[in-house]
Amino acid sequence: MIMEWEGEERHQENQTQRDMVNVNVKNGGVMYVKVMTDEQLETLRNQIAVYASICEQLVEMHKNLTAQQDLAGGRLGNLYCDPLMASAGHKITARQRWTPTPVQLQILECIFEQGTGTPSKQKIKEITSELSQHGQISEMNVYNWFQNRRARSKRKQLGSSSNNAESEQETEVESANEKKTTKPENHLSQQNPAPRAEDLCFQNPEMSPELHFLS
Amino acid sequence: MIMEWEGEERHQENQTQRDMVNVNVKNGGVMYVKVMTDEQLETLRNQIAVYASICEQLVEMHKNLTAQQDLAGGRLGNLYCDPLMASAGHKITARQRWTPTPVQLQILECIFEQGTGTPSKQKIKEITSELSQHGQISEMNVYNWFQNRRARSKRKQLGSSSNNAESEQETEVESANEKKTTKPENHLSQQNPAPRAEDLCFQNPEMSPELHFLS
DNA sequence: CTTTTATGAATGAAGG
DNA sequence: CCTTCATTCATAAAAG
Repeated sequence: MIMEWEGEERHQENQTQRDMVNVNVKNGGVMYVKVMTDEQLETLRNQIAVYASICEQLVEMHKNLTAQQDLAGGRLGNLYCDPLMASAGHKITARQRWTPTPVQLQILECIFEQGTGTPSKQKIKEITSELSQHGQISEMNVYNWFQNRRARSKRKQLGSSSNNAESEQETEVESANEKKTTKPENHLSQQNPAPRAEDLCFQNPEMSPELHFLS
Repeated sequence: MIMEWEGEERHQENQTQRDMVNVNVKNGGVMYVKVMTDEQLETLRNQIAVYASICEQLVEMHKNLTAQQDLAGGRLGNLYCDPLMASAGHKITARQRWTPTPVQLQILECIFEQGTGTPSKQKIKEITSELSQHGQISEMNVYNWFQNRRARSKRKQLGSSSNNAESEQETEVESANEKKTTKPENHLSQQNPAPRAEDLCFQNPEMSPELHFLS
């Protein structure tokens, strides 16, 4: 079935408290769900990783099959790399801000998590080199990314004070209180239409039993 | 999206039993799902985004392969958090945003008027403390509010004086034509049938049938 | 219910 | 590193 979770939210509370949550499924059903443990999350993550990996392999297959595909859709990140624009006279200023492609982001995130706190100049170069295979990027971009990532991950826990229940408005009641900074950013805007399996930093590339349904 | 958790699959059955619950779905199936913390969900979402992106590319390629149609078929989905958002409806951990209560807003507006351009960290704390008397709020909310307020008031001035309406207009238009998703279901009725070249950040949430082979 | 607008939040980049 | 700013995304609220 198509993963369809819907219904009342279940913000994170005490572990003891989040036992069961009933959720309304889109078609009217009701299901009881629970909060994931880290291990489970990890498993799921791996599953997804494998899933992604499979997709990539499929992409490769397609690529081979369609050896002649142009795909040269010349999409440069979020840039309007429309040559006509330049000739149009003005507004040559395309969007100048770099936007990491999902793959790049994944790699960066991966490197970031691996603890190596300070990327160092040399490291930056390497990373940039690697990432440039998946889209335009410069060392400065990488540098900034790490800079921001670090700074923001630190400032994430700005507690939300929800003292009195006087909220006259629909302050939507205790939002999940987490200002987690992990970004789901995903402007799919890559120029490379064919990511490779190696591009993803998933730690465990092997097929896990849970994924049999994918085969 | 097409995450299919169904049937016997029991991830880590030995996990503390309480973490998993079986669920009856409307069609009689049983499914094991979990609710995650926001942080975990974010991480997961991020991962899925990558996967989704790849799928998108795959679909795109497939399209190019099977039909040399030009722009005829709309764009493939955006993603920004749609993989999970779309599937999860919008509740489980939907990103909610703070909405200032009238009182809070009034106070903020007042402070803003009083010129002190730079709220400063300490100031933020104070303000937050004060405002929390009138509803849930976090320092980040206050911080953002001032940031946005300043930026927008500034922008407004620039926009009105210089009749250089170009850039502003363009961005607005660009983001105005997309259909924010609800469900990957069939809501084919209102989608703008005319995909536009400017849709660089394609936002069409629905996955085309080409992906069915994945499920 | 659908479309538009207002605005909270995310984030790349620049300054110090 | 930290703070600030500009832009952009997404969503709550308002309009139709």
